[in-house]
Amino acid sequence: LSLLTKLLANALVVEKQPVMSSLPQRPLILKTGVRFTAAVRFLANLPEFKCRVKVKPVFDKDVEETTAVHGLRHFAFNRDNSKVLDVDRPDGGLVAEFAHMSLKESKTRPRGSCESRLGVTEELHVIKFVTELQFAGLSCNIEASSLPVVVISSTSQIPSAWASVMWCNMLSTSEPRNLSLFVDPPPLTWQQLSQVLSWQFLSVGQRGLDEDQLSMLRDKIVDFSTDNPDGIIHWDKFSKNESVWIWIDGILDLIKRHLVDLWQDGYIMGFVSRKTTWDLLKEKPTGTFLIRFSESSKEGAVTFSFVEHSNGENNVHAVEPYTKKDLLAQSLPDSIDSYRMKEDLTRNPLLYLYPDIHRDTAFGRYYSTEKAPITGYVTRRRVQVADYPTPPPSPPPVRMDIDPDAEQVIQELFHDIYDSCGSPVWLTSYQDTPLTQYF
Amino acid sequence: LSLLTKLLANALVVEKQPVMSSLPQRPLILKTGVRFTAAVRFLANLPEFKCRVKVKPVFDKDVEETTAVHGLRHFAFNRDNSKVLDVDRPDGGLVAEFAHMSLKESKTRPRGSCESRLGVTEELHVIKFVTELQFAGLSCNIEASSLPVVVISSTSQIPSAWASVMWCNMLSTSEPRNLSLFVDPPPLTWQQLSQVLSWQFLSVGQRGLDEDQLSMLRDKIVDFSTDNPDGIIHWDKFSKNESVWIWIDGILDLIKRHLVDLWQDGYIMGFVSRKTTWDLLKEKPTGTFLIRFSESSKEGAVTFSFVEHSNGENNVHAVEPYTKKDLLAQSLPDSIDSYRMKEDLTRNPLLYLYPDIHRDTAFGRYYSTEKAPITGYVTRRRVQVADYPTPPPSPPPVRMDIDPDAEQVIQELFHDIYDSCGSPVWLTSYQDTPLTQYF
DNA sequence: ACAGTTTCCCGTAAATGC
DNA sequence: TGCATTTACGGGAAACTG
Repeated sequence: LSLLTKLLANALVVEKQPVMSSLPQRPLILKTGVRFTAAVRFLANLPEFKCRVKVKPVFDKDVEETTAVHGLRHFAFNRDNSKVLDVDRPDGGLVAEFAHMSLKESKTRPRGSCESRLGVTEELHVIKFVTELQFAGLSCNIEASSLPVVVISSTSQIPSAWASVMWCNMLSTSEPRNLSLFVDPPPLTWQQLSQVLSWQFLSVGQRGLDEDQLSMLRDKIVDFSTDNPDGIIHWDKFSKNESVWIWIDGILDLIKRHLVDLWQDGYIMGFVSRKTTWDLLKEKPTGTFLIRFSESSKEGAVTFSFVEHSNGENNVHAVEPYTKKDLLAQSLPDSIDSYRMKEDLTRNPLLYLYPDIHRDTAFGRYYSTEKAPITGYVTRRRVQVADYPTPPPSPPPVRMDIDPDAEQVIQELFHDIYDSCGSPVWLTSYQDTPLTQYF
Repeated sequence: LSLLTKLLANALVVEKQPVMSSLPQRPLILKTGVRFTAAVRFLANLPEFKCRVKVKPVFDKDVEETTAVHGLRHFAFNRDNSKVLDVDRPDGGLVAEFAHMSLKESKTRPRGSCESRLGVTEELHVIKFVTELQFAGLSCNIEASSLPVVVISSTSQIPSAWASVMWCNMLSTSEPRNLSLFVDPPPLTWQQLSQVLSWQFLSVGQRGLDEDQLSMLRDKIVDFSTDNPDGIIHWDKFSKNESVWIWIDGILDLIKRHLVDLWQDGYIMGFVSRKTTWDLLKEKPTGTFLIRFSESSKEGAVTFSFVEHSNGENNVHAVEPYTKKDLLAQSLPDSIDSYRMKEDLTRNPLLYLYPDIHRDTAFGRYYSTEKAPITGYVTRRRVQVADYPTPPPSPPPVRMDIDPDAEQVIQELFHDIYDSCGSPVWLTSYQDTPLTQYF
């Protein structure tokens, strides 16, 4: 589960003054008490420096003076002794590695002394690495700074920390690094936000969001009621309580744990409103169904809706959502395969995945195979699997691909980010968070 | 989950010499890094002592000198500062409370220097509380010792630590406290061991083991092959790898988490051999079943066997065991209620719990009730519940009570133990371990 | 290589602070 | 009192260490 995030800053020695590069922000999430490692590379790799330069990490050096934020929490490194000398590397770099860093809060002052009152996941911190270089009779102080860091104390804070990371990322493409970002957080356009959201799904489930899915999300997120022609989204609406993000994050988690395959296959339409579901299904033959995420469940749940025509009525049924706990007990394909209505326990009412893929064509490969019976035991079956007459011929599965142009754009962005990451300071944390696996 | 275990030692001031009582051992399990509290009470409650006496906890004071064990792990208290003054109590006692104690290993010497090589859960330690009393111009040192303590570093060590605790407990009724007990652990008789085992079930599930259950266990545990007329059990056989204890502990855990009700009701025969199962069921009407613990699964699993007479044959079927994971997904009563054989999915082959209690009479009250349907959702049902013709009249449920005499003996033992526990030093740990809840 | 032991850390629950 | 944040620690797994 180790993640490698490269945070950077150039430490070019020009004359006597070190120059720090200012590059786009890609913050990191660090949890107190959890180990991470950091490394600093010196671009000026003169043999004279080797084993002579001592680098020291400093948390939030000078930040309260240089930002508009005051009353931040204070942190210190648990192992302050981790000042490590420089090391030569096979690739010719001059690198200092800090192997066992971790943070603890140092409650020096009564917090809230200066009431800027950001939520903890809105506080942006930095780790700086400082050294004093002695060279040719001159001495100069060099600093290399990490990208902004969000410090949390419990894994339950990851979703909101991640919201901050995403917001930051989007804004950093247009603005310089700003640790006070969330004092007055700039809004995003739907254009920007939809891009980050799609990334999350690409990252977690190897498939981004298509236009239909994004359009459903847009309707849910963007408030067009007031004069808001550009589809501006405000931070508070996105991230604060009962927020869309928490809902989406729950779904991402559900995909990561239980639905990667189906999501990757494109068999989960997921983001479809009830109304659209009805519109799509009502014209289809009885037994056509689609898979959607529950809009009401805050913890991430998936369900399916199916159509049934009887007595001249069009009924679209929505099944009670499956949560993480449910899917742990039985996978979604098995749940689909064994689904029955109580009126008729012999027949599976789910026949065709919208538009017209036979259930077994889509999910057959995921049905759990009967284990080889253990000697002497009668096998148990939780559910009945009714035989079904041969289905009508159906076209090969249609992948709900995302727009190729959009995919192109995303790929390019990844390259941009990757390209700007090949250097001097990076942190490694043992926490796994989706976005970073691209760096 | 807080457990209150009272460990004791008398600190009677007689002349200048404190006298320590030596009482039966009831060791405690402490995990490194996990908080526990300790309190010492002074029996000599003179007003002059109040707020004057300082008590200091010492881990393993003098133990390596006084025992045959060397090369023990060393531990220290995390918060060494926890020396607390005496406090007056509403009940008139003079008590020192140590509120936030926890242990950390201090790896002073390279372990194994003296190769006594006990397993860590076989090491017995003590915590002593020492003070120097100044009174009437005399000064004397008082020590109060805790009962033996087993120190573990991971919860995965609890089962084997618990084995040590039980073994110790049984032996302490006949022998003086001996921290070197496991250097050459004395064997137990089946008479002694069966008693402790029954306690565990009484403690976890409010019901001990009856004679039939114990007899099955005896056949499993006691090796009568060699000349062993008294049914002697050796420590290594009981506790070492692939041991019976680990198997039993898994079952205790299963009961604690998933089967308390059924166990308490006496509906789980549990410890029945396959052969006995066959003998019991073969004479009974088709559909008679009983619940037993899997003998093969090491992690604790439960299953049921049922009889079927057809074509003049007597078939006794054993169902694939249900593990913790299975029972988390569906409770045992629901699994019984929804059980089907694949040959006939409409009919539940389980009719009468041995000897002749109708399935629903025994388990009906535990079937999960349908939740009130959530608006707009079609309810899901994992399983079919077939109607069944009215069962033949059956006598009221028979509780498989344990022998009243045995119960009497157990009760008395508890009282003995309780009576000897009403005093001066006790430790509170946040870990919950079965036996201790009786103290 | 390996077994016994400890460390690491997520996720949940409880405790704490404000 | 309620909410935001931290702490606690069981449980599973990885890392350690002879």
